[in-house]
Amino acid sequence: MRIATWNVNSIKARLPNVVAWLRTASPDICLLQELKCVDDAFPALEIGELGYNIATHGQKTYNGVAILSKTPLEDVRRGLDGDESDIQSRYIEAVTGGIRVASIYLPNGNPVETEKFPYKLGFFDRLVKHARAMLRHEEVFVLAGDYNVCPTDADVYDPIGWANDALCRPESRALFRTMINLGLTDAYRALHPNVERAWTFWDYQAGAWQRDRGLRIDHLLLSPQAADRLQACEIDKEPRGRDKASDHTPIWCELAPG
DNA sequence: ATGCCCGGAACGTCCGGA
Repeated sequence: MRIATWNVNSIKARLPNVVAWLRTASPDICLLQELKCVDDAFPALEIGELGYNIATHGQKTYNGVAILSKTPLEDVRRGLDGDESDIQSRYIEAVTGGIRVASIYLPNGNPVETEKFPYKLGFFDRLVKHARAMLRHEEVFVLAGDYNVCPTDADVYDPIGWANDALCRPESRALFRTMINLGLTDAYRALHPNVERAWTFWDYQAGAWQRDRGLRIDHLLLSPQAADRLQACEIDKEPRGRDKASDHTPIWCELAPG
């Protein structure tokens, strides 16, 4: 069972690249972020033709998340509890193939001196509470997506320059560590503890891709029951080098059959 | 020190991204 996550930075602008990657990589489950479209505008025919069932939680222009799966989707839930005023589409969850999966687009949080940073921390806090509740069921689950957090200095090309950025601030890292301390496994780091320069994002600006100036901000967090089955986790850099690339590239994990 | 590059909305130029 291969589970991928990819921030596509507009599903409409990225459709040819996404279809090409799904054809070759063929993940069983693919979690998408930053659709930038309403649910009715999602290219369900094109993605459905590849054999995927689809659940989306979109909105106009910004945000938007989706779950694609080769097995049927059940118990689909949209949004996180705990803030009725939050209308941004950043969370969708479903059960498929015996696994509960979530596609998450955590807020960026910059600039840190604005209300954007407390919004990020508040959203993350709601995610922590949700994860804590999920863990009580002792299920196989995967909380994956664009966390907009570099968990440690090893996950940033320039830790000093980024020290005060919302992606690297101690408050952001503390909440990521809380997820780990709850018992969740960072799939990539668990299997590659010492790999350096393992990025999932390269900015469009200043030749970041060509100079390999990246960040590791897209993560697959596994419940203990999922981590028991973890066999592999890799970043696929190929889509980032294509024409009309997203600034993020896919990361996937392989779980042994249940 | 600031912007660089993108996508969306919209048609000039700004917002959001990370």
